[in-house]
Amino acid sequence: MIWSHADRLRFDRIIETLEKNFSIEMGSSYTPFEVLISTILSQNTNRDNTTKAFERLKEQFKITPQELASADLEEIKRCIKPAGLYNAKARRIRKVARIIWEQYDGDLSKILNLPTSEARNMLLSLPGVGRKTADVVLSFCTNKGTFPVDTHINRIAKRLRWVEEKAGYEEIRHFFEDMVSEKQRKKVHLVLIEFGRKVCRAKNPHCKTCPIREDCQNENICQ
DNA sequence: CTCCGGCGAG
DNA sequence: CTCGCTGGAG
Repeated sequence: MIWSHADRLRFDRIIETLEKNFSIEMGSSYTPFEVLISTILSQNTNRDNTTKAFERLKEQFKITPQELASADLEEIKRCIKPAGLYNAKARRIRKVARIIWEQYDGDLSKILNLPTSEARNMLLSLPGVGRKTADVVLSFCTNKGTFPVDTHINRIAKRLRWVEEKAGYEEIRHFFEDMVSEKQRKKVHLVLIEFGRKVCRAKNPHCKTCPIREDCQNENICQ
C-alpha cells in the first residue's frame, strides 16, 4: 500500500485527536520481568482479569526469575486463575522463569540489551512468548521499541483503512513502525488501546460520539 | 485450524 | 443462562 502525504497528515491528525480525548498513564515502575509475566497473563484476557491475576501472583511470590523458577506449579495456577487459560500460562511462566534464571543469570536485560531484532528473536524463543508479547516487552522496556499489535490495534487499523482487511501481524506492525517514531510508539499504542476499548469497540462501537468520525472512512460500522 | 478458561455484560 | 473478550502452541 502506498502512502501519500495526505494519508500521513490524516494519520497524524487522528492520533493527535485521540491523544486529546484519551488520557493514559505511562507510569509503571515495572521491571522488565514483571512486564513479561503480566503480558503472558494478559494473553486472551481482559484487563481486569489480568490485573487481578497479577496482583494475586505478586502476593504469593516475588515476581523474579529466581523465585518463580522454583515455585509450586499448582500454587501458580491458583494465583493466576482469574486470567483464565491458567494451566498453560502457569507452565509457561515457570518455564520462562527457569530459562531466564539458568541461561541469562536471572537477568532479562541481557536479552533486551541486544540489537532489536536479535532481542526480539530471543524473546520469541521463550515458551508462551509470541509476537505480541515480545513486542510489548520491547516497546515498554527499551527505547528501541517495536509496535505491538493486539486485537484492538488490528481492528482499528482495518476499520480506518490504514491496512488492508487481510493484513497480517507483521504487515500491521511495520505500518505503525513506519508511521510512528520510536519514542512515540508506547504512547500511541496505549492511546489506540484506550480508543479501542472505550469507543472503537469490537461490538457496538460508539461511532455517534467518536472523536474521529470525520476522519473514518468506514461507513458500515455505525448502528 | 483447534484448544485452552475465568469473568462480566447482556 | 450464553457468549465475546483476547494470543500462543501443537
